[in-house]
Amino acid sequence: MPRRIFVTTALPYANGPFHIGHIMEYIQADIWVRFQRMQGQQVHFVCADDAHGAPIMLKAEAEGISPQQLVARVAADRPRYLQGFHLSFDHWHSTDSPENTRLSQDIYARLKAAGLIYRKSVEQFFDPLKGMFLPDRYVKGECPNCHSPDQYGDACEVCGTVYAPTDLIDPYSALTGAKPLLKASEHLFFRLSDPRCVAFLEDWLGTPGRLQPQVVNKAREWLAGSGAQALADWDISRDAPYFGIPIPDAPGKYFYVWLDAPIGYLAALESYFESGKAAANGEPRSFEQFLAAPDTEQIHFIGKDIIYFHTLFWPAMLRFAGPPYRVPAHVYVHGFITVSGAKMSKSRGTGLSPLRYLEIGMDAEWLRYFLAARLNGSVEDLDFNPDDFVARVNSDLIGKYVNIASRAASFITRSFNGELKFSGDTRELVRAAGDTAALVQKSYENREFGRAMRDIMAFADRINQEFDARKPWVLAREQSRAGELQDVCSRALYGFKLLSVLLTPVLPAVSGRVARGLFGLDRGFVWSDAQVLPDRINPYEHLMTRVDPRQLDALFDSGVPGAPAANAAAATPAAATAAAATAAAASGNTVLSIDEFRRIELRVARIVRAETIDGADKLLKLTLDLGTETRTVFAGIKSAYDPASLTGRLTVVVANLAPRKMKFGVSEGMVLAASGEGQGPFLLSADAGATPGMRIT
RNA sequence: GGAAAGGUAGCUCAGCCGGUUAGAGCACGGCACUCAUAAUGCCGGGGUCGAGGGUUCGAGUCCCUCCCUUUCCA
Repeated sequence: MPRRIFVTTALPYANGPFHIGHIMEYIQADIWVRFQRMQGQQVHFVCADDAHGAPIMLKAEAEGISPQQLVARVAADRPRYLQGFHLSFDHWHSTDSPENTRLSQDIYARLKAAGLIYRKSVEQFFDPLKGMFLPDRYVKGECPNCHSPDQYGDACEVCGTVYAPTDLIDPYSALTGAKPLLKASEHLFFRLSDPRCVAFLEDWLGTPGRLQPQVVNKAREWLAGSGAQALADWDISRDAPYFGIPIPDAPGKYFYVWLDAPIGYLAALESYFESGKAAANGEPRSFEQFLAAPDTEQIHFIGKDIIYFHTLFWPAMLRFAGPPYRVPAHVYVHGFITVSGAKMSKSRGTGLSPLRYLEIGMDAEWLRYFLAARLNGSVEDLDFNPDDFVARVNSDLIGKYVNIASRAASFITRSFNGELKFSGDTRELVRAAGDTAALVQKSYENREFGRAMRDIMAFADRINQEFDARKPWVLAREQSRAGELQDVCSRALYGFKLLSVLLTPVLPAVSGRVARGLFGLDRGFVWSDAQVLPDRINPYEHLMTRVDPRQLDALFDSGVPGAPAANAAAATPAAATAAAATAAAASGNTVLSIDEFRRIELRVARIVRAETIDGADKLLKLTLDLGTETRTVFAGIKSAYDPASLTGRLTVVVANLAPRKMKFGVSEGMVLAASGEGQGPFLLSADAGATPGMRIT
């Protein structure tokens, strides 16, 4: 009887493209899911875009489109990533869907019937110009602790103090700059502090094997908190205008996005069932039957930043909503990914753009393997180090693993017409393979992928050692020892088959080529193939290429489509080193392809206005006419130019540079100027006849 | 401020309930080999296991203090 597993990854917020953190989580879950499927377990792997909330509403408004349009645009981009990284989701949905509306309203009604919902008046900042209540992040002001200006309403980025928006000195609305008013409004609350919830959560958290110990500790801390740290009830409503799901019995109020986001897991599952894909995947029951069945395992993969929601609110909501809803069997938490030791954040992005990774032709399976080698079952962070990436992939995957097939297959093809033959008793061989498979199986199950990869590579080492010891290239010279040669190579190729089976969850594409191409199967590998001796092979075809370190330079290049936020992080060490590396490469012999050059959008611009800025020694504020639009650009040319002399002249601007927030405002491009040692800058200009907006090619 | 995780060779990490001379991969040096899209094998250098104290016959492994890093605080 196979396990019936419903797996999700955290829902990505639909206001932008995936970053490397998303991809890491999906790869982790995908490896686990593929491993389960290979064992014959029934897995339903779904996810969805988290579409609601004020940030999306406001972003859409700023772009002059509806939130639905914004979400649809982001969603349209998802498949490139999902397919590109071999992520085998069975279904991808959205929280802005009829299923989610129905489920959210249903769960709310049940919680209300259980006496866990109440109303309370809340005083909150209100933007009088915009006519809306302001989320904490949209109130800014001076930090009450260190007096840094322009800090967000929840915490100070300079000194780290956490506070309420009302603690800010001289608060203002980040939307309009208006002084916000304190205004009262009735909000709906979920009574998490109810003794029933607390008792249930104690029990749920304490179930052995359900959660990682560190996660239980963290959740218990919140649960057992007293005084200022006491477990608080949860404010689940927001007032209009809000992009979300309306609360049925509270006109003008919507569910807070974090209420309907996890319910989106179920909405995605329901949509998956409705689409018929579940049935195609071997599940004949209805969505509700499946959900309610006691043997259904509901498993969530999440990052450590959202433990609170997934280990307290979410199980409590499900438990007290009652059947068919069931509590999660496991919530598996992973840490963050850093790039060259620099932390990344959702708002700033990171130096490593997944889309860029794919666009420059890097192999998705390199990244899958690298991450697998680093991932374990704990919540520790993991670092993406370019040098290590190259070493790991080239040494393990190419040098050890792929090389086995490459070196052994040629003998078999040349001398034995593809036929494998083992001398002597093969039971010991198969048994040893079974032992290794069992070891690796346990590690995969526990998400100890790093350990699994170590054990797999240790096995690869043994194959290479044995191959070396028996010197098949010497045997090949002696006709009389053909049997021995065939045995050596057959054993190596069986070992290669075993390795391929064990690596299938991590390297699905390579594994597929090995199964179908080399071993001539009409299907991909399943786990039990580990203990089946192959009897023949097809001629070896190249399976995987090495990483060229120069690709890493290209990866960390800036000005990347698909990573609009990344450039803003230029102040971080990672970006700085990457930029330095790029600069170093540029001054060397690095050659730019024409495609790479075309990515840089150079245009002619007319300087409409040039102004000095109070407090800036080097910068001038330029207002540029680009033909179809006007832009503000800050240029460090004050030392060489009098603002008045610039007005009206033509120059060249990098038009697709990511906007960069500077001390004096946002710079929307870069004007080009030459400079040498102690000389310059000298602004570039265009000859007569050029007009603003012309593209430079 | 409160809390959590972690500090082991140049790098990335293994070291379970304390037990012989602290391990692996990568990198580095040397040798061997030539079957493999320069891939492999063997040998070697290199660590007072963050610091100090304690428990113990014995501690990287347990306890205390301190230092450092990272993260979380709805």
